[in-house]
Amino acid sequence: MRATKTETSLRREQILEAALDLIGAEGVHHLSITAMAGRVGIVPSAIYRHFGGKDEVLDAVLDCIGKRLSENVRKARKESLSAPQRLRSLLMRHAYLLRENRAIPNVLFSDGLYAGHPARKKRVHDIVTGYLEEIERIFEEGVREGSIHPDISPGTGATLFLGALMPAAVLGNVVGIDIDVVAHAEKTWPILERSIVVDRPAAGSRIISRIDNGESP
Amino acid sequence: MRATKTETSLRREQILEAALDLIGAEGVHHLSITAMAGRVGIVPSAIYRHFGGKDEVLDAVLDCIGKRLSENVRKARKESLSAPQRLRSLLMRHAYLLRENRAIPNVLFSDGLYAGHPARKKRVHDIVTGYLEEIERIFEEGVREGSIHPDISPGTGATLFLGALMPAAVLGNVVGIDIDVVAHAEKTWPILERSIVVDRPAAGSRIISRIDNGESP
DNA sequence: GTGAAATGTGATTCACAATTCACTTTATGC
DNA sequence: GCATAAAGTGAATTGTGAATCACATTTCAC
Repeated sequence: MRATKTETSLRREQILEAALDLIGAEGVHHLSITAMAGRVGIVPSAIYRHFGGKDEVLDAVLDCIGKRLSENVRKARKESLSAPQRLRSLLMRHAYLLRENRAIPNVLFSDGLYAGHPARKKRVHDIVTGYLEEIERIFEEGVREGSIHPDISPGTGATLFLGALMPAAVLGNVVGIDIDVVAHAEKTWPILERSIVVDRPAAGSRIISRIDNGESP
Repeated sequence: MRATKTETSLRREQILEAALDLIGAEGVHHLSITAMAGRVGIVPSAIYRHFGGKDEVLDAVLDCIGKRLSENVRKARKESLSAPQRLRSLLMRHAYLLRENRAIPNVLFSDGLYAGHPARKKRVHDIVTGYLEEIERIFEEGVREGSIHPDISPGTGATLFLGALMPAAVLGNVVGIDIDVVAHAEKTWPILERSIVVDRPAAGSRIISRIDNGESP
């Protein structure tokens, strides 16, 4: 049965979505023109009516993911909360985003996408560093407003933040261990908060000093 | 020039190492019989004198990585330190291991290896869960001996621990952001420790109660 | 209605990687 | 030294997925 003719702008959406689904389910490695076409309900060669080739599809996938991530940060930054609360907000947004878009970790942390593809590798690099910088900015603001421990450098903080979500996202998706990212984020936040947030404006120094020796009788 | 005849037990080692190097540099996706052979200095078809095929090589790679990881845990567990100190020891060992074996994250967190390969996927799953369970055990011991916050479930703790290393390992390797895993681990530990270790036997409850509202002024 | 443009289709080509195989060379025990 | 088994080689085979192309169908403006 012949597929009904559909204009490119719509087909592109369908193909993109198919690609995201397939990547989410099977990883970048298993994404093939044939599989995308099958999911959309057209024949493989028809893909070339809407994309120049597989590379162009992958670029679109990357674009899409980059946009969703930065959109997420944008929303979190708009909220006029304290820095730690904005971090919490971003953590939860991130968790929901990852739950809905299982392709994201597969795309960003998989080699299949950019192996031997410097340009695309750079784009992934830019997306991730851009995201990290936004988190760093929140940390800096937190330190300035006195709500975040000054002994945490923004870079370390951002990496720490990423580490709070990554295991759940990566394990759940890539390795196939079933973890609810949102539930995990909710459990993790209080602990992360404990290591980031200044206890009381005055009491911070006591905590810092404890770390120097790490002993207690 | 013909390669010098070398007995299988040694060649297998060479091929395995070549595979690990290639995976570390380019990812699982780019590992080919031809590339391995080239690196060892033999012709592709010669690989089949020593391995049944590519799958057998990948299984060996997985075996090797699994062994190195569990060896690492074994060493850390042998040390008669407090639970937090054993965690620290494991974190640092882990960091060194990852620095020397850039293939590890690429293998464990990449789809190329086990996509459509249930048996191998299960092995990766077993390696990761086995590792997590060991970490959980250290957390349990810590809670029992009173050195680790009892409000951290072993599962959350283990995931938290993994999250302390993952960003550095994955970003450094997969995404191509240069992070020294060891330096990162050293910077991260004090912060992780702060959220895990009981401050003083008596003061813990104060910290816990603060988390309930999250306000200070 | 009609024709041009857009979209869909199936056959085909191409490149590349895994694997097999008949044959050659090397090492080693005797 | 020599027979033999182990290891190496290059050519040929096979499989797979991306990409192309000539042709068919649909849509839509006129």
